[in-house]
Amino acid sequence: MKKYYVSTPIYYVNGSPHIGHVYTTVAADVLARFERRRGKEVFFSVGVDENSQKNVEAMAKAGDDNLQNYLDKMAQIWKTAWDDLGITYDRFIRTTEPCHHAAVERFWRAVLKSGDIYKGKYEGNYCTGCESFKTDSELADGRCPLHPKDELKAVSEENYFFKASNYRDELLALIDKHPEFVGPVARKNEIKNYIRDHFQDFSISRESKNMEAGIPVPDDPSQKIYVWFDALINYLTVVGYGTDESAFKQWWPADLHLVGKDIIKFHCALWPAMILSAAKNDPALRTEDGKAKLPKRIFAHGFFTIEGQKISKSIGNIIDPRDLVPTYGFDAIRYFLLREIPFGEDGDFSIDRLRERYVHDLSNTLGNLLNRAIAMSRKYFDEKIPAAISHSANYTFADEQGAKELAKNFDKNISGLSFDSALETIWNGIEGKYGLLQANKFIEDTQPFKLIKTDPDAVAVILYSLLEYCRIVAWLIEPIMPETAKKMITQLGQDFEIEQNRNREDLLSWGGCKPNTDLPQPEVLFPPL
RNA sequence: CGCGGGAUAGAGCAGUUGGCAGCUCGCCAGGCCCAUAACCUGGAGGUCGCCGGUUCGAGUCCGGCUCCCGCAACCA
Repeated sequence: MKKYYVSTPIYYVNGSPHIGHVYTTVAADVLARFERRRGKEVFFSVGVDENSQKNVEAMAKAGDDNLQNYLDKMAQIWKTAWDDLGITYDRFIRTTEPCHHAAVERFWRAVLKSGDIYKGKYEGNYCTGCESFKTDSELADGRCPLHPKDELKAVSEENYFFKASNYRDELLALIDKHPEFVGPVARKNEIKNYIRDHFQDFSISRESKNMEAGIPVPDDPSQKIYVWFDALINYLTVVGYGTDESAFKQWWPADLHLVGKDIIKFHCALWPAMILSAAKNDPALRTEDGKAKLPKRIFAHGFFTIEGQKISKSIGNIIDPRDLVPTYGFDAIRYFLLREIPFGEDGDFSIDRLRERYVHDLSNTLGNLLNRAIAMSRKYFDEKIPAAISHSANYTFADEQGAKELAKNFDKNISGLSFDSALETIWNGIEGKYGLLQANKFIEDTQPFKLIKTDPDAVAVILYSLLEYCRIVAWLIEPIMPETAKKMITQLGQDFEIEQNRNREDLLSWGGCKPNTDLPQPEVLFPPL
């Protein structure tokens, strides 16, 4: 069985999850559900980054003074949020877990053995905003371009450094050879420029006396490991690095790291460089022919504004998705996030747009189609799925061929992370065919509500094809709107729990609706707001 | 020359490999009655930010310019 390992970033716990975190996590959840449905064995990891000094600051702000208590409380909040929203993660990692510390230590020693860690007295400029040192070439007018208002601190500290510069050429070659390694293309170009012009040795430790959080450097407790160096290793920890050799062998490398566009440098440059280094002295990180096992793909989504303004606590437009669930349902929010904003691009989240999508796409187009198809079947065929005797093309919507084309197109788009295109195709069809809009039009064209008086056999064909089409749509959109799919299948007179055990190819084959099955009284999928 | 994104119909957006400008909403006029005041048809509405170049042909490729936005306090 093929495996699929997808990860989200681990988030800082300096607040509760908001709609931005949900965006990344939902996208990963959709992919996990999609690949499971396709028969792959899936590992989907989420988690929290607990070794950051930012958490210490957040704790102080929250009026707490015991770091462990604070971290425990926050981890619970985050885990509960994903549980409440039905995120189907397989592992929720906290980077304070002992197994992670063990993994980080093992990794550090491998990099050390490769000769890529050296201790250097750093005398230079430290930007508190960035939490990192700045080289002269990175400065603008003697200031950090990201934090021009902050005075740079002249710091003199003994730190360990990672010889990232050793891997510059290898990384550039890797990206050229595997263009899919970084996506979307705009980000790939950005990363190439970054590696070529700015990718230098990283300071990967801080003096412990200044750090409450963090993992100590092996054999040197006076230093603590830089939070990014530790955080990235979580992707290994969750699949058993250092604790479960066979699990690790099965799952690593990751098929996809999903990240926000703000952290691509760490994921697309530092992280693979770290692995290239560690792999030299850790066989678990190599293939049999000695090549480093790097993640297969890293994809950065864009950011969205809320009502045209950036997400900001001081503006007060932070949205906890759970506040929207009672009104719209989580499926509609999932649909909206993925349909509205092309994945990888920036976008805007607005309640008006959400309502518009809810009313038009979900309620009027999808919900209404299912409802009218079922209502007519019940009315004209004794509350059952009609038996289609003939198969006149004039009276058949979609059919075997259409279902196949739709599924093929959908799968291609989801695999390519083009969620918006995948959904657009379901609604608008392929070249004006097989879409939900066309299905509603098909009813107008064939007028089953009139035809029933003269040609009931034709109406049976029409309605059967519509019900069957709805069934197939339900299984296609199921990874994105699981609750809706379940309701649709149930309304079509089938037992969702039983059906979902069938393999996807069967589910998507024409003919899954059995004639003469009782159709229950339909319930409105998306009630008026 | 800090990095990156964007400018396409009234609004919000799509336009992979250059080949007659698309989608949703909104608006106007009709139709229908199976359905969630839902559905369908037709219509109005764009010199694709500006200037130049390559080409038989450019929203799309190249060069330049203008304006907007994000990263610098919280913040994916």
